[in-house]
Amino acid sequence: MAMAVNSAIPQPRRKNGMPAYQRIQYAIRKRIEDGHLKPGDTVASERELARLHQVSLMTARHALAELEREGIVERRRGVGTFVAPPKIHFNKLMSYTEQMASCGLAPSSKIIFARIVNGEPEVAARLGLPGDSPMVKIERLRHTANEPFAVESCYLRAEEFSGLVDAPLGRSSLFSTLEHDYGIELAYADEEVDATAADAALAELLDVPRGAPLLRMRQVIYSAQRKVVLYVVGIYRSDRHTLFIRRFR
Amino acid sequence: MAMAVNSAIPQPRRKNGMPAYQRIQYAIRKRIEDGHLKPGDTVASERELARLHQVSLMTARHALAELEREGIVERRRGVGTFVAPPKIHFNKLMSYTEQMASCGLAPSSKIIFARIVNGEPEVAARLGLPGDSPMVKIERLRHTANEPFAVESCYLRAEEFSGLVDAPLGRSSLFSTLEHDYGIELAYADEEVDATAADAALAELLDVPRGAPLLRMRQVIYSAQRKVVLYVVGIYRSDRHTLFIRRFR
DNA sequence: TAGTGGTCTAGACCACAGC
DNA sequence: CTGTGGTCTAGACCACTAA
Repeated sequence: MAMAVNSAIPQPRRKNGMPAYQRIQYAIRKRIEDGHLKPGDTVASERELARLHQVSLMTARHALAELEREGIVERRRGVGTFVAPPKIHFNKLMSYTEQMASCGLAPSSKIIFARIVNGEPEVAARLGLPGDSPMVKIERLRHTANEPFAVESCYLRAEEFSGLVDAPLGRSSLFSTLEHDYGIELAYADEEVDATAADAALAELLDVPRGAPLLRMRQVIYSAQRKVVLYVVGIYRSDRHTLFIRRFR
Repeated sequence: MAMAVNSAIPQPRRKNGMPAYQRIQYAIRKRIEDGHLKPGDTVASERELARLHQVSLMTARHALAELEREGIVERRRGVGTFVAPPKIHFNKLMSYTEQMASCGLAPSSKIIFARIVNGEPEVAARLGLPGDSPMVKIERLRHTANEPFAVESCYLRAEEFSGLVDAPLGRSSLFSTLEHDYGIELAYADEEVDATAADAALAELLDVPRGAPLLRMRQVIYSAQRKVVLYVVGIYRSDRHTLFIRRFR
């Protein structure tokens, strides 16, 4: 008869409510962030991690396998596990502020509109709202080195986000305001990209000739709960901005 | 001495050289492709799969976990595993032929140039070649419903791919030729997107006014061995083509 | 309460890389 | 040869969901 409840094994032994494999991942991430582990350095092997953290091999494996999927480490059979080179963040959903920071530039933008609007049924539809719903609309002009390079219009449900019309978005980013002040976890965005020509208003704002080709991006941004939070239309001067994408087969 | 070869257990029992978890994945994929399982249907539970395929629970889990990462199935704790809805293939590296097929359209294109060229140092650099290297250049006009909507120029190392100048690319796709005839495993692409204005030649080819805004995509396509295989410049009529991207936080 | 997925054990053998 | 990652076992308990 197969049996034996094996009461000798204390079992899970989660020290602080966190699964063991996540604790291991955290420890490795931390060593990388703190600079103790640099790209190319070898990470402790499965067996070593299992011993260090007092877990089974499978658990240590799980931890490393997930880190590999996230691109944090690279594993080579018969050789070992290594810290992956710092990767360019392809296809990452980032705010303007974050994008600038990742390029080592200071973000700079000017709010040119911030009010509750009503009667833009196409935009409301993107947010999954009835056509006449009130929405917060925030329009900002982005620039670098005093040269304008993009106009961004953001729309959100007025019912939930009306406070944003007075938020200091000149200073702090909309993303961080949503995440910190509103407790919203942004998760992913579906984006449509096409090209368009500058009309009179855009030409003026962006300081380009009328008819100049511009890159247009329309983003529907979702929360972790898969609810639409934000709709953004961005118009970019194509001479100052290129979109990078990585595609996989 | 730790020992005990456990000769009672037949062990791996890979039936055809394929790991058990991959066999399970294959079986599930097949049932989905064949229409036996439709989106929303429940997939056999871990325990059931383990029993059916005569493997341990962990192995069945591994199979399902990987399918979930690929977006093939969705798992809900306490409920079960379900076939995921047919997803739009975001950020997938696909040939024109494949893109058309995924939209249910017939691909149609005309070769307007196919020769060995030389002396395009900027393109050569994209392929990681010396500036004066010979390259195969293939230029094609893409259309749908007899309306042109894109011009695509492909460049490859002439040394390796000179045979392509005579390939029947009007009929079969360049991707499938590379993959099947040349045995090259395409893996990913880095893509730059911007907007540009139609010059005289493009206006003529694409049947748009001179100066019309166009979407330009420049792809560097890599093999699984991380070698640059292909450089593609695509110019798209922005009134007939939109680029879709999904970004993650 | 029954069934599901999530975590975990304490090992095993295999394939592969490097010395 | 040793050490690595890759696959696998035969179970276990936990957390969660739905009936």
